Amino acid sequence: MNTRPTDAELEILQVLWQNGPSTVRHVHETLESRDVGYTTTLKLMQIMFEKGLLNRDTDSRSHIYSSKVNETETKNGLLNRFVETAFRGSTSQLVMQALGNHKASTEELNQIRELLNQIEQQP
Amino acid sequence: MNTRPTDAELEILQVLWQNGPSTVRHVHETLESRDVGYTTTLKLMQIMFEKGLLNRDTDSRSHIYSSKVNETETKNGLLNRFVETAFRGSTSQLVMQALGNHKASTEELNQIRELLNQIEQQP
DNA sequence: AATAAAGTACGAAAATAATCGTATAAAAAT
DNA sequence: ATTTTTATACGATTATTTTCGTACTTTATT
Repeated sequence: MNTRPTDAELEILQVLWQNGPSTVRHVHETLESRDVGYTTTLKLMQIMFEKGLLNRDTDSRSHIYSSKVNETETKNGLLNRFVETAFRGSTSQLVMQALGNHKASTEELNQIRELLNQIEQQP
Repeated sequence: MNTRPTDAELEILQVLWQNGPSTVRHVHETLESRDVGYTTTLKLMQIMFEKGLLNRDTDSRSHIYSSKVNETETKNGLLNRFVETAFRGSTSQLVMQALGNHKASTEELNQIRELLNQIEQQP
């Protein structure tokens, strides 16, 4: 039931999370990254609907799909799984490595500092 | 060539990174998580050897396998890919969410602060 | 010496994910 | 009214990953 979305599914979810309810056509055209046929995206979204990952409104001819799963929760699930498999469960290890690689802007760094303070102040 | 390890492969790599060169038997028994037959682990490691993910020493009857890929580099690759697909490329977004969920110890938080400072001081 | 245990090799099946082609229907354009 | 465009439906195919069974060999044990 709580199966994680696959890579292709996640790409579609991202579009829906960002743009809100959309047609297949719109999602397909927003997925510039992958070079697949329209029916592939269609089929994928139909499967996602069957799985309960998406809602579907069939009132008009072009069906309108929307995400049925919460963005933050879903990302949390992915994150936990990733930390588990790639960093043997160590979140701080992940954070350190993430920060070590990429450079974030000063503003972003401050945001993170802010968050660290908040976390520390919790009982 | 630079294909990312699959989930099952990553589990095996983790064991090898942590314990160093090992026999299939040892890796297999360390993988408490998954409940698969011995020959499955064997086959997987043979494939990984063919792919160039592992080294193999066949001097003794029980072959000794070791990781051929660098731990940090590999995790970096996985991390980048993950940030890309799950957080649309925003490392800070990932870090925020990771910190928000899990609670790290005060010491870990300080480590992270330290790192933030270091990053900021770089040109 | 005979049997059991522990190992590798490897083809092939099972499971999962992703892709597409074709049929069909509705709407729009000519 | 015809033709073209734009949709969905959905079976089937391909690709990838994971799993295992069987054959064979070497080493231990009895």
